[in-house]
Amino acid sequence: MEAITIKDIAKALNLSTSTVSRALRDSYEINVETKRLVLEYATKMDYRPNPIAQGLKENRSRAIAVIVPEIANNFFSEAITGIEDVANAMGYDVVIFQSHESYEKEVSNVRNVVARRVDGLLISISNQTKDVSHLSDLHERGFPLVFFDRVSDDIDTYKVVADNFSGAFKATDHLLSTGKKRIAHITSSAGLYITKERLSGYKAALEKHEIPFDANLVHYCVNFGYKEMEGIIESILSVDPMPDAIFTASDRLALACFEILLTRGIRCPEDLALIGFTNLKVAHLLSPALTTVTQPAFEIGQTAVELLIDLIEKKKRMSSTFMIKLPTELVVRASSGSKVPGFGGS
Amino acid sequence: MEAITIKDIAKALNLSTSTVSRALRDSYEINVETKRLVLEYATKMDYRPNPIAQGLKENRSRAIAVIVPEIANNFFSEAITGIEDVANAMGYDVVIFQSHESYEKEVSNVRNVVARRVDGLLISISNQTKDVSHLSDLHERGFPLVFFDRVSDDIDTYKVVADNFSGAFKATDHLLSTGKKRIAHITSSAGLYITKERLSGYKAALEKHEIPFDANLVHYCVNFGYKEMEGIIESILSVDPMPDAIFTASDRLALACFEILLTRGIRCPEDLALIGFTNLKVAHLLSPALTTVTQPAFEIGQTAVELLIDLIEKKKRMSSTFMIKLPTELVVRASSGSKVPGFGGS
DNA sequence: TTGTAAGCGTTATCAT
DNA sequence: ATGATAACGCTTACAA
Repeated sequence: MEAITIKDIAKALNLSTSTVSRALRDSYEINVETKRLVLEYATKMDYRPNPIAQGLKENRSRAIAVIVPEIANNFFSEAITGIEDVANAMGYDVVIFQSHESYEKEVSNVRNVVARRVDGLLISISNQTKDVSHLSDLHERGFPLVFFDRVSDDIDTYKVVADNFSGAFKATDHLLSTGKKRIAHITSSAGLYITKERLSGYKAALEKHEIPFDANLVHYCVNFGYKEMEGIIESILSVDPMPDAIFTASDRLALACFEILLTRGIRCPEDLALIGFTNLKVAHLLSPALTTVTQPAFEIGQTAVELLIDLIEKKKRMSSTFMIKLPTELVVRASSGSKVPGFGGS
Repeated sequence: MEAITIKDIAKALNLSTSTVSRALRDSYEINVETKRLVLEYATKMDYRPNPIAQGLKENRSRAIAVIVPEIANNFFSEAITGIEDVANAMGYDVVIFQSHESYEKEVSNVRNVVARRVDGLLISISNQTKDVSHLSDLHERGFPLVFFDRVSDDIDTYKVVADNFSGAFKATDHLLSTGKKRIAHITSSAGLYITKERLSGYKAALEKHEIPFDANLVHYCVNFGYKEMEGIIESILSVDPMPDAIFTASDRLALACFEILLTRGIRCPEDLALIGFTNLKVAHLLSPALTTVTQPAFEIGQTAVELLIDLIEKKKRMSSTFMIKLPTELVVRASSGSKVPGFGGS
């Protein structure tokens, strides 16, 4: 409970607090012997500077905040691991908030972040968030801000995302290379940046294989609802000629799609190929047909926090968008036993 | 960037900082009109007290720390969501650390927690941790400490866990009730408290069904390695008579087991029943055979943090263990094997 | 009812 | 090379 302070050291060594502080901070102009003494005693007593006091003094907290929609989501939890990894190594703690896909919660989280005087904010915005004025306020006041994954078009700063274009290209190209001809594409809301990127990748692959684009094969799933997906599957299965493969644009879409296909007795890959754009670790257990394109969640987190800390420490201000796209990876399963996924209870 | 301080309010209203502080804190003896004025102005300017300064003054930080082995793990991320849920509602922020199952990292995290002057610690210890002196030190100094899930026997405080006994009982009982006779049990390290509890539940169910306990059917998986699990499966399949069901004690074990069985062309549930003790959300997609027992991760988090905040705010000190066991739930999937096809191996 | 001042732990700016 | 002191924002005796 009672942590040792610089004062205690000063008293014990008959020095002034400033001398001790200097010794600890390895300041210029200090007697080497005094320094040794202080350092020795500090180590012995396991002295740790109080970051609260330091923060008050320096007007910083040595903590950064992360706001994500949901922590219980493989992509975000991996990204956070990447964030924590780099941040801790650089002496920053990470404070995590969840918006639970609620705009109100996100705004309240941002307020909290400001009140906490964290040194910077990494955010992946909720899918309900249209108005980003709670963030542009911060940004305009010079508060270090970096987006990752779910980025906003309306604020000019660093944005770290997966390369959705090439990911979609790889996925589609893979299906076409294995002989598929008519590939349905189930994706998220038409307006989203990532949706557009993925559609472009899909189209580019079709072009490469000289297959004409058919708009009827593209399905936008807006609410991620089971009913909605059922309707989509229905129309995919009833169109003539029937598609011989499906490229889904996310974990949730891939899972919902897979589940509905299963209940209709459709087995991948004999009847229909299915490819997910996913971070789901157990995808290969669901079906060997579930070839996936994984997003580099961990690296996205690492990169984002590196940029953020750079902004913080160099007191830089971004006045234009700088988008970093990290490569995705096509994972084609072999029949050999792969490694045990990193899921698990306790 | 420039947050408004109590000083700014005082200056603007021609008051002293203490008066403003009193108005804000709804202190005794303050002119109701002055208070109104201050509150009004504070609201208008969106004043937020600086928790760093408050913390320095009150020697607290209004933050609690959580140390878990891994955040990218469904159980822990759900527990953290529960923790955050309650903590935020009570005005606390949550600072998260991962031990990555490393004893050294855990110790370093604990140091950091102390340095941060968080008000309390929730911890689920790493599976490498044998010596808990880094925690008993804290506890003895009166630092609020609550264990959840991975608890230590050596420290007397609140411990919040799933009811592993009844969970294991339900799982085993379910298998036996569906006609299985020889149930292998794959579980974690023999020394762990949860392992013992689960084994007891397993035995109790056998007893209920008047089936003798066979120690040869119990397999301890220590490293969670693929190789290790392969050996275990090997020995399960080669014993005579062969078991007709497997009860695995965690997500990771269930998945590893499932994967290896698949590569050997063993389809559940025709050839062998498999039951997981799991929080994996997609278990039902893996196989209808994967009946599961879910742990109330979210509630465990909520309960743990409630107890911790109680310790903090009442300045209570625990001097004996108080174990809270939250109920698990048996999730039996719809009629197995009928509509949903099995998975063709490889 | 309000103001003054001290103090929380640390660092920076002066002196010495 | 070292010490005294002020300051960060806030709370709280104590004074007025």
